[in-house]
Amino acid sequence: MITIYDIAEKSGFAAGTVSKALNNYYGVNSETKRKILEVARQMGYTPNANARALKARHSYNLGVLFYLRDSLDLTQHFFIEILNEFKRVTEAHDYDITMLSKGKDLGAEAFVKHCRIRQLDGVLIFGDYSSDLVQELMRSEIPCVGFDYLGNLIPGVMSDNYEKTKQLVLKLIEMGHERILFLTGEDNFVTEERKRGYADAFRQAGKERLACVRACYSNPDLCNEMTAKLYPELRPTAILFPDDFSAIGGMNALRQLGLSVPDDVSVASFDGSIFSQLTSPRLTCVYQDVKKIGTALAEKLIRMIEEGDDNKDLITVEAEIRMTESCRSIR
Amino acid sequence: MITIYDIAEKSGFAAGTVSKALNNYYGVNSETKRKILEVARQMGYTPNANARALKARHSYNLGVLFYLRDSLDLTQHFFIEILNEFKRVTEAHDYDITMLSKGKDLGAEAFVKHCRIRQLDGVLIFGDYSSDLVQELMRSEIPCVGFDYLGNLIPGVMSDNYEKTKQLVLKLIEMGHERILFLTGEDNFVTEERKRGYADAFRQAGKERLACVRACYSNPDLCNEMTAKLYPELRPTAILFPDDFSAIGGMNALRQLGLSVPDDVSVASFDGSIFSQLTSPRLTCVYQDVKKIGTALAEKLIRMIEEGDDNKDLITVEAEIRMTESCRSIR
DNA sequence: AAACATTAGGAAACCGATTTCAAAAAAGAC
DNA sequence: GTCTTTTTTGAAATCGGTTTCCTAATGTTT
Repeated sequence: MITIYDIAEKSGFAAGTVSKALNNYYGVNSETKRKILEVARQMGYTPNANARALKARHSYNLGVLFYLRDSLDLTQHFFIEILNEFKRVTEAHDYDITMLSKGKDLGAEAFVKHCRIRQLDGVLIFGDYSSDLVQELMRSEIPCVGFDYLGNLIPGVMSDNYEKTKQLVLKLIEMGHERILFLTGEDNFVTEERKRGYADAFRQAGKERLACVRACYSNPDLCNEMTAKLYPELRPTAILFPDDFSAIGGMNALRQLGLSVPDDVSVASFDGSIFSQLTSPRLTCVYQDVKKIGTALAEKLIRMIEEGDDNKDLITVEAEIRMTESCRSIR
Repeated sequence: MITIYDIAEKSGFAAGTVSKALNNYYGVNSETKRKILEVARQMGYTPNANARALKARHSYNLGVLFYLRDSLDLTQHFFIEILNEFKRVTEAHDYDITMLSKGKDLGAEAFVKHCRIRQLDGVLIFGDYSSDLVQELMRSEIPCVGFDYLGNLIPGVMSDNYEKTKQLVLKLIEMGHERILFLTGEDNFVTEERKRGYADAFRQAGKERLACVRACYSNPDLCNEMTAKLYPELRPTAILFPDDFSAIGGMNALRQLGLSVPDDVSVASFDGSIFSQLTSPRLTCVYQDVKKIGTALAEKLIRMIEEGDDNKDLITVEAEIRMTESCRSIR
C-alpha cells in the first residue's frame, strides 16, 4: 500500500507537506502541489480513511438506523426509497454509510456505543422514537436526524401530514363521502398528525365523522382482517389505509367481500411508494416526496456536522395528493 | 474518550497488557485480566475501531455493492431481503456493513479504491457482472461473493434455477399447458439457467415449446406492455414472468384484456418476494430462499476472510416451487 | 541446589494520516 | 544593502490501538 511517506520520499518533500498538498491546504506552493499530486497519481496512492479518522477524530461515515417497532430490519420499502436518496446526497459530500446495529451489545447504550466505536459523524434514524435505545442515541452528543420524528431532542423531517390528510378527507367529503373509515397505523407522531387532519376536516365541513380505528403500519394481513371485520359493521363508502402496502391487504379483503373499488368503496392510502402504482385500480394517496425527504435529511445532517447547526425545529416537506382510479365521486 | 492508556494508568498495568486482556490474548494472568476488565467497565471504555483497523490492517467492515444494469440503487426489494439476512449473520461475527459507491471517483477502479480507502475486509455484490467496474472489483485481491454470479472470478451463490424452472414447466405441462410463454429477464447467468430449464422441460416432455421472449427484471411496466402485445399474437395458456414485481405488471395487462387469472391464463413468476403474496390471486412462483441465500453469502465471505478459503465453486441454494391460486389445470 | 522451561508483564515500534510550530527562503519596505 | 514581513517547507508530536521482543518471576526437573 502506498502511503504519504512513499510519496514524500519519491517527490523529495516531507510527509506533512504531502498531506497538505493532497488536502488542498493553504500554504503549499502551487508548483509543489502539482509535483506531489503527479507523484501520487503515478504511484497509485490511496488514502487510508482509518488513519485519517483516527487523527482527525471523525470518520466521514454516517450511520443509518432502522429500529422500528414491528420490524427491526431493512424490509420497509418506503424507507429504503428515502435512504436511497439520502445516500445520493451524502455521497456527493464524501460521506459513506454504515448500517447501525446493536451487534452483541445489550443495554440501552448499544447504538450510542456502536457510533462511538466507529467514530460515526452522524446518524439518520428510522425508528420507534419511544424506545429506550433510540432515546439514548438521540440524547447523546452524536448529531442525529430522524424521519417522522416530532420533538425537541433532534431535528425531524416529516411530510405535512396534518394538512394533506385534512385536504384529502375534505376532497372525499366533497365527492359525497361521509362515511369515511380511517384505519390508522400504530400510535406515533405521524399517526397523531393524520388523525388531527381527519378530525379537523370533518369539523370544517360540519359533518359527523365515522371512525378512526387503530391498525398497524406495513401490515397488509392485519388490514385485510380488520377491513373484513369492520366493513360490515360500519359500511363506509371510503376507507383510508395507513400506507400503500397495508391498502393492498385491505383491497383484497374488499374484493373477497364481493365489493368493487372504486364502484362500491373508494380507497386511499399514504406514502405513494411503488406499491401504490401496482394495484389495479391505482391507489389514490398522499404521496410523500421521498426525494425531497431524503435530501432534507441529508442536508440537515451535514449542516449539523459541518457547521454546528443546532436548530432542532421540525422540517416539513410538502406532500402531494394523488387522486387516481381508486376513488370515485358518489353524487 | 477513554483509551487503553487511561485504563493502563488506573489499573497499574501497561497499555500493551490492557490490549491483550481486552482481546483475550494468551499470556495474561486471569486475575490481571479480571482487574483490567473491571476498570474498563467502570471507566466506560469504548474501543476505537479506526485505530484498531489502522494497525491491524483490516476493519471488521464489509462492503455491499448494488450495481445493477437498470437501477443503480437500493430499491430492489428482493435484494434487500437477502441483504437483511446477510446483515444478521455478519453482525453476529462482529462485522459492520458499509454501502459501497463510486463516490466522485471516475474510472474503472472506483469500487476497488473505495474498498481500499476504507480497508474493507470483503464485499457482497449484487451486480451486473459484465460491467467493467464490477469486473475490476472481482479481479482485485479483495474477497468478494456475488449473488447470482456464475463464473470463476469469485464464488457465487445462486438458487437452483435450472432445476426448479424445469420442474415448474414440467408441472405446467402436466396440468395441460403446452402454450407456455416465458418472458425472461435481460441476459445474464440466471436468465441463461432458466431458459435452459424451460427448454429441457419441453424436450423431456416431448412437446413443442412456445417461446422465450426477452423482457427485463423488475420492470412491471415493460411486462405490462409486452404481455398486452404478445398475448394476442401467441395465445399462451400460461405465462412465466421474470419476477414477482414484473408479474404484477403482466397480470394487470391480462386483466385489461378482459382475461381472468387463472381461469383464462395461468401465471407464474420467480423470487416469491413479498410482492407475490399481495396479488390476488396469489402468485405461483419459484421461491428463492432469501434466508438461506443471505446466510450462505455471509458464511462464505467470512470463511474467505478469516480462513483464507479460496474455493470459488458456485454455491447452490435450493429453491422451492410454490403452487398457488394463479395456476390452474386445463384438463 | 543448579539448570532449564514456562508464564506474566512491560517497553517500544508501528500503522498512516493530521497538525502545530519553528526555521528557512523569498519578497517587500526603507 | 539591511530589516521586516510573508510564504514555504520540514520536523516532530499525536491519534488509539496492536504486536514483537525482552526481562523478570515462577515453576519444574534432575
